[in-house]
Amino acid sequence: MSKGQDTKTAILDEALQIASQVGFEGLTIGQLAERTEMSKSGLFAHFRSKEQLQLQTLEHSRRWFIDTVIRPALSAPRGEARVRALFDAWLGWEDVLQGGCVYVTAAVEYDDRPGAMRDALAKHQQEWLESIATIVRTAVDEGDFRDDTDPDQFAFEFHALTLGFHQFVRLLDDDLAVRRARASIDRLVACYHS
Amino acid sequence: MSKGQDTKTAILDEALQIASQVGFEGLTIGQLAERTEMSKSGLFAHFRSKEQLQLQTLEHSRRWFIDTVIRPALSAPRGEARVRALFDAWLGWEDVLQGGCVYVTAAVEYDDRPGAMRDALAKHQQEWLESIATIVRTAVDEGDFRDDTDPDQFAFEFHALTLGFHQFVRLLDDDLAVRRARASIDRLVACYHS
DNA sequence: CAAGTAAACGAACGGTCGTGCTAATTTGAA
DNA sequence: TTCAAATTAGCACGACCGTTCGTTTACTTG
Repeated sequence: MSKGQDTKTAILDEALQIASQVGFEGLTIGQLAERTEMSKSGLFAHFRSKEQLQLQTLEHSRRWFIDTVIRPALSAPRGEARVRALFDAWLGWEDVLQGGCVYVTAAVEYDDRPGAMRDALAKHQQEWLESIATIVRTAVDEGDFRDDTDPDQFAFEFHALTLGFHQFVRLLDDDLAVRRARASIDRLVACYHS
Repeated sequence: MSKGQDTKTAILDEALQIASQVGFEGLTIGQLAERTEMSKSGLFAHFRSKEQLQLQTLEHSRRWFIDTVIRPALSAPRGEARVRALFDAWLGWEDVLQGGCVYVTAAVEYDDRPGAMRDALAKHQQEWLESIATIVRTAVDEGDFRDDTDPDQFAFEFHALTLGFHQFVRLLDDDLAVRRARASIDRLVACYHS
């Protein structure tokens, strides 16, 4: 890897941390330069616009997400176990970033702001729901879930629970959050169980 | 009502709309002044600091929330009906503000930012969960829900569903969102039904 | 009508934002 | 070891931020 790519990766790592705390709009080039001990202009040259910095930071987080959530879950045995593994992996994902899941932050920031960020975000969101639904489908195939299970509906509720957990743990920073989330997923699974 | 209070209310109405779209940090005094056709300084005099503007905007939204969500729900008959009414009222609340529920936006903005806003927000959040739990408790008393229902757990899941709906409808702006949310609350209610 | 208060204004401050330039430095291959 | 290319730094810009100030206009009260 060339030196350029090397520092760029370091920049994006830091940018991801900042974005998770203050959002992608709050993410500032000056501050990022300070944290990476670079000059504003030197850092800026890597991206040539703030929007590019934001987009590439988002893309950077996608790789992280796949590595820490999707892939580990897929190594669990097919069926209900994999669904639960996915949920656990997501709970762990919250700990990777200091400020919690960047997608939650980003989604709120850009839901009313048309542009490339919003488009990218919507795509990621779709893919995430699709991933959940796919894993649920295998659970149906395995006979763990009822045949009339609607995988997309399950994905929606699954996703909603992660959002609820995120907000609960972040704002009320309660240990209860984990127990609440676990109880919820238990009930969700039980409800669709064959 | 004095003229001062009068314009202040008008300012807060506008501020609430802006905050729902770009957040409380994105809410800018200059822009707010422009939208209300006032001078920056004239508007600023009403609040004397940006934090005060934010706090009072938040408080303003609390009144709106009580009027459009809590109160209407409480006029529904006790029991399951009231729980459903609460959910419907919340769905309607999303339409009151151009940018969707301000609390969702605010929660994400301030979960990592200690200060008066975060404190106020956490309090509102607690009260909201408490309101849900209380209504659930009456449903248990009425015999609609099972005796072993955990009202706080129910409140958590209820709240999570509103968050899921919010994100789904805002980012994927899908008509599906309403159907998904309705189906979810149906399943939730069915699950706790006696 | 006069006096006094409340409300709104315009101009300016120091700061930070994103973004151009140009110059210096570092890197890696010939 | 040389040299072009890639990378970083320095400096400046216009725009907007929250905030302060002194002043002017609009109301209320005696």
